Amino acid sequence: MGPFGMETTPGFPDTFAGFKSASVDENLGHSMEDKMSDMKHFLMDPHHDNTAVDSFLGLGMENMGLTSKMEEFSHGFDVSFLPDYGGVNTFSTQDVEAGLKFEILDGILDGVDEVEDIYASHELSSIVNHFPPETEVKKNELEGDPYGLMNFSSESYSPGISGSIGLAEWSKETVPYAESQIVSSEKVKDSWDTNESEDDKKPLSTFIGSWIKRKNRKQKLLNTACSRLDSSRERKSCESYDFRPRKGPMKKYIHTSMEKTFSDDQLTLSESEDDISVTKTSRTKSDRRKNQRIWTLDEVMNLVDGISHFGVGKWTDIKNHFFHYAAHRKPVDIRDKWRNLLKASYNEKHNDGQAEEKRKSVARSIPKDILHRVRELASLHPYPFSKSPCIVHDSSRSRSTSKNKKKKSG
DNA sequence: CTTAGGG
DNA sequence: CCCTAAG
Repeated sequence: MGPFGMETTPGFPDTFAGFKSASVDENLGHSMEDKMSDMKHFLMDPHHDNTAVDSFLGLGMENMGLTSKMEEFSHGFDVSFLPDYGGVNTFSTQDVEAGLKFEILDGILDGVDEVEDIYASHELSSIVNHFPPETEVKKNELEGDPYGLMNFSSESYSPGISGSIGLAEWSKETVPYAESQIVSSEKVKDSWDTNESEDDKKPLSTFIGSWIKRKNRKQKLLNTACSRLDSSRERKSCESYDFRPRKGPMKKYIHTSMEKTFSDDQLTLSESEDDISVTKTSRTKSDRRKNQRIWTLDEVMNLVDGISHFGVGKWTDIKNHFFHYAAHRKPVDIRDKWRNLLKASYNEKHNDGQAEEKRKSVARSIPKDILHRVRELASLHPYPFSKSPCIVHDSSRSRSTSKNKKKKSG
């Protein structure tokens, strides 16, 4: 028995299962375990309909096959709960489904960012070869693709998904064959750099390349969907829908620690020091923008609610009570968002009557009523801000001027 | 560990 | 978003 008893799952290829166990053993104890449990809860939750689950499973398995080193998604994915969702009823607004799919897709795309990691492991080829033939594929459609690896997306698995995201483009741009008997990392990397020219010989890389190219556009769609999903969600039912796979904190900022260790100990060579620091800065710089999700309107509203409930500064409380469904929003992020909101409200106040819809404005896409609430809260709770343009110094307004000076009542 | 402040 | 210093 493996860690998750997956070998017993009928139709699950041995190679795949073996690979899975190995990977799990390596990475056990990773911080994404809570996310996984969240995911399971989500999937088993009767609130969500089969279509979403189905498509998710399809995408998830595909993803696992392709990205062997993808920590989070490939981690403890337990297929054994698959038949358990029978008899669920639906809460399936299309928004939810779409949102879910967007999340999944985006996660996959994120994982694909680590292209080198993907190809670093040679398990890829074997996985491709042993991919479950049980996969629902209409064989007559996919003559060139015996396992339906490249083509499974729209028709076979989830009819709804092609319309919303354009996953059907996969089949358009991809590959005659998933055969890829042996995909050596060098070959793939080579074609990765030149990935426009020879799409005949290196199908997989081309496939993934085009995939990544669309990532940005899909990110937008994702955010839209999430926003709508949030809006349609009940405030009470804060089930975790956020299982978007992300890079764990595992191999983060190795350079930083290395720099400290080495520069202190030995390595008085200026050369290496310079090299390291350069590496570090560029690395972090590129990482900055990488995992950043724009705040949805609903999140902003949650934030405002949370602040009006707990007050400014209780970021952890706000996170736990208003953002416990969002694994990615750390208390610091919430505070940062509040900081930005203050700036936004400040800007809006200065603009006043003129040029409200400035595209440059920080307050763009944030409704006025939200900003109004922000301003009220800002005046209600003092925020330690050295430059603090946010504190209202307007006495022409009738009341609440005395309040904002000190909130200390006891 | 949490928050504030700066990048 | 990330990192660091300070309570």
